[in-house]
Amino acid sequence: MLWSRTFIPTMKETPEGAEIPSHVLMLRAGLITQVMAGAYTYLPLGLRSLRKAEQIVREEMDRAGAVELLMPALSPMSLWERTGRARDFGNVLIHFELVRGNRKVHLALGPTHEEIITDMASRFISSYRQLPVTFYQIQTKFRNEERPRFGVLRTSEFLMKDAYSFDASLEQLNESYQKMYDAYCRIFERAGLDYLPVEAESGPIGGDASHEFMVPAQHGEDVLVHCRQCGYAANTERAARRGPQQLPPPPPQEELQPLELVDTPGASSIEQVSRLLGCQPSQLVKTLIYLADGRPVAVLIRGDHEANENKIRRFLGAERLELAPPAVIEQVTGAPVGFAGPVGLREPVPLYADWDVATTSNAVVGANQADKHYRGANRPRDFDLPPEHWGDLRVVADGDPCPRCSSGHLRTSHAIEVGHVFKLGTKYSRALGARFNDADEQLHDLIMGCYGIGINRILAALIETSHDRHGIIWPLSLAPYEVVVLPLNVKDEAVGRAAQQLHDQLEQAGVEVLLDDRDVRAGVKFNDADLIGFPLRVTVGQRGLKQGQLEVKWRWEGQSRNIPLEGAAEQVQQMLEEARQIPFRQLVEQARGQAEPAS
RNA sequence: CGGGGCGUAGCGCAGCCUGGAUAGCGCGUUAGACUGGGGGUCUAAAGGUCGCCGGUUCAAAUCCGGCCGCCCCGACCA
Repeated sequence: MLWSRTFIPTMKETPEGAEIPSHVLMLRAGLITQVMAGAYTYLPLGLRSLRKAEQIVREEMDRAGAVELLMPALSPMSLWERTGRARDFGNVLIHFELVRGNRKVHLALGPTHEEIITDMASRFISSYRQLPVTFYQIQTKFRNEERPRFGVLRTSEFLMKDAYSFDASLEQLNESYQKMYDAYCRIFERAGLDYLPVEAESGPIGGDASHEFMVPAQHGEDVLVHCRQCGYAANTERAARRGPQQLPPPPPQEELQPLELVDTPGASSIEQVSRLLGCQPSQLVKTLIYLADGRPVAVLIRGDHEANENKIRRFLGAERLELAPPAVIEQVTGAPVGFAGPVGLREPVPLYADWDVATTSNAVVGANQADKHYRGANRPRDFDLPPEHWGDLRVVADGDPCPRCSSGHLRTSHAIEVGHVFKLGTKYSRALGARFNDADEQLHDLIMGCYGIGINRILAALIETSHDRHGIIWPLSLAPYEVVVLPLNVKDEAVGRAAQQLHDQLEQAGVEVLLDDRDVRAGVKFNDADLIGFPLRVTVGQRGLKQGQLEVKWRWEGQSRNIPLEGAAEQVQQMLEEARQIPFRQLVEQARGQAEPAS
């Protein structure tokens, strides 16, 4: 391909509004352009990379035995109502009514396709002999993000690979799940990502029913914890921590102060109260009133910690958990929101506490009266709860003890979620009547798993973790073109001819090659080549030609080297072939070990 | 949806506080010349509803009100 014949609008300056590297570089390199918040056009170069990511995913899905199909983005709203997800998705689901003749149809744009695939399965799968089967598609998803951001990392329209397994038994599901898990590892490896599979929030099935594939990156939206000691890794939404030796945890050995009612006018947040009373947030114990399946409960969390509603929901064995509305809080506590406490609740509600509440003595708690708190609250003197009401109810924090090993500690880091595998169970098959007959002619709900990969995020995550001050550093597997041929001066006939010839030979040999045939200064070409980040650059110049030489340089290496003009196409192909055999991260590591990139 | 920021030529910005004449600068673009190994030089030119609507004023890019859009933080995110 000739540079002049495709469309590569690179930019010298950072566009206003772009902040994170992937967004800045994708815009500057002419990969994408914004249409509106959360919607981007993929320009020719960006599309090539997107297609390559897509193809890697497709090949590995096929290899894992999944079968490809394509479902529509449009779906009838009734399907979403049957599974209750019209409500669960709420505003995120994009739906609308269309007029067709004298009637109206209510349609939704698919944010995911469990309903559609399960509906299909219900009509075609009826026997255990048809199982197991895994379907997948690569298709555009729509979600009305409240706040699209970070370039292509969070958009309201995005390309997703979604796969769905149907199995006859949990054992079969585990096998299907493992196949997908392994395929994901191969995909992200091939994409050159430095990824980490982590345990993720898994809903009703529990256990190891869900993993997210994360790429640690400074600008990632997710936070994961990782134990270097034993390798335990989990999303903070999910991560557990090691518990105390005994329950209830013994109170600290401190002199107990009397319970004292203090005025805290207008101070209802942890920050306000701790500032007003001049104490640390860890001195405070906050009391959260939840509705667990509609039943009010009080949950105690230390002031400097954050409640984890998933843990609380699981601990209580509840299906649904939500913060109680103000009316309920006022009824339970007898005070406005912000002054709830374990001492003197107006209505007796079950009291639960996170383990770390035990580490605080003489705590500051809400007094269940407007504008008042207690100081010096202690258990069991002022409030108490049975041993079985203590649990791991908060979000883990950096430095917490690892739940898996006895000596490790959890370290947090931000990460980009590029994939998610999930054992669904029978939630959708049951709601949509997707059943099969087993060998004994018994009807069962199909057992499902679902598996998603954000294709656009593969590109963004790669760029976030693979760039320098000059631009993107693509692996061969994702680069829009593997090779850029860069004639320094196209007006020089010998240079132009040699470059064109090399380009033609490589193209004919099936190499993805771009010839920068623009009549611009060498500096412009070098800078654009670095910005876009083509893995291999072949420079054709007068000086080299006189000695029968071309200059080649890997984007991730600092040094270039010369190769003979004679047989250059073959040598370039050989270089590519050798580089393809080595994992991208390893190539980058090797280069880093050799020299600082001067570029 | 709460908090903050921004909106002036294709892109990046100045001007606004303290209202005033033809709205500037850099890059890019067009034409020509020189140049030719890391965004080069010179000459000439094109390109603007100053986000939109309304108000104040003799006069609004500038002051006031409303709205829209974009970005960031938070809430939300099967």
